[in-house]
Amino acid sequence: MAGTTTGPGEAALEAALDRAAAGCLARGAQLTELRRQVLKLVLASPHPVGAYALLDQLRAARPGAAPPTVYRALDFLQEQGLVHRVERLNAFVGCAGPEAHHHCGHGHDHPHQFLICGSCGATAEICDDRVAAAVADAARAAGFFPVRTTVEVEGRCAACAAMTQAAPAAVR
Amino acid sequence: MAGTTTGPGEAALEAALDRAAAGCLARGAQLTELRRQVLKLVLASPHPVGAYALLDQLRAARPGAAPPTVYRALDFLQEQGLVHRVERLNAFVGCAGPEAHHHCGHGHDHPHQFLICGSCGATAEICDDRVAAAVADAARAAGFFPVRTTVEVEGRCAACAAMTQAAPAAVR
DNA sequence: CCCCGGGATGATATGGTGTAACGCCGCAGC
DNA sequence: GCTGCGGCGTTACACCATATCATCCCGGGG
Repeated sequence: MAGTTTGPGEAALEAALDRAAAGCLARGAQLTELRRQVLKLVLASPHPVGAYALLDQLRAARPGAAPPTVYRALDFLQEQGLVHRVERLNAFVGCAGPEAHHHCGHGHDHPHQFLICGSCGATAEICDDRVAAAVADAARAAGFFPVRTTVEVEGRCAACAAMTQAAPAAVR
Repeated sequence: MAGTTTGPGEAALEAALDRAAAGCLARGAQLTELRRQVLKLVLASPHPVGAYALLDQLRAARPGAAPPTVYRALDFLQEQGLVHRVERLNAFVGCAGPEAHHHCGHGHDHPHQFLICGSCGATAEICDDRVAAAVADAARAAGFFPVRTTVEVEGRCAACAAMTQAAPAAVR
């Protein structure tokens, strides 16, 4: 990788935004300039990002931006499956690859799970059908009709776990 | 059930509180009067209840109560496995039956899942080992070391689903 | 007896998160 | 042109959570 660790390169980012815009159009929605700006900020962040952090960054381009500005954009992007909300963090992440999930046979409202490293804050999205099926089965067994499922696992990512082994004294 | 729909009867409530107090003592902790009052309010609520709603009720008994009062009590109760936090709602529920879960072989930090009815707000806790196992497996397969897992399913409870069928016009 | 340490609580202040409500503007369709 | 609608600006507010310092109580040691 030639870029930094702060996110994808500018070119890849714009390409992803163009793909997202095309996907929105295909669903009869429009990725306006504002929504595109917010999505770009979310995708550029290596970690989940809070709404007010987005707001601060957004004000560079739009001095008049206020909370509803960013929340409305985020609502739209969530409906389009372009970003997800991480409930445990009150924060938002770009969807790893909605198109890829379409290839797996899922719609834009695809099931997903988050792995949140409590040490470094990295958050990974996975898409495990066994988990989704187990949750849906358990819900239905209780007479419940599931609509949307949140699965968030807090723990240690491989890198942080390795560091913990190398210097256990720093953690205990 | 002979009681109302607003929660368990007073006698059953006090019995549960006594059991909780005994459990705390066994773990070397103390269910003080304040904590007992907060736990009673949580258990008496048929739905997840926000911290500030608890605070309002608590002020009937403790006029000087402030946010930290109730949050500290809630932190303690969560550590003891007597209440859970529902992330999607920023609210708290009493644990269905920590003792029952102990019988199932789980500690007081037992895995659990929530079924949240988006129509009536009812929230049920289930404890499905297949779900917990599937999530843990998926996380480990990604090189992740899980510590705590949140599973929350939003949908329709059986009662609300039946009502929706009976009067679909009211929903569309 | 006094002091001291720790846990629990009281009290104040502040920061972070999310939404309601109203109005304006631009555009498509009649 | 009027109207309806979606997107956005703007103000104000409600709700959620924590930091910080002070106080009280109680049991142990000197």
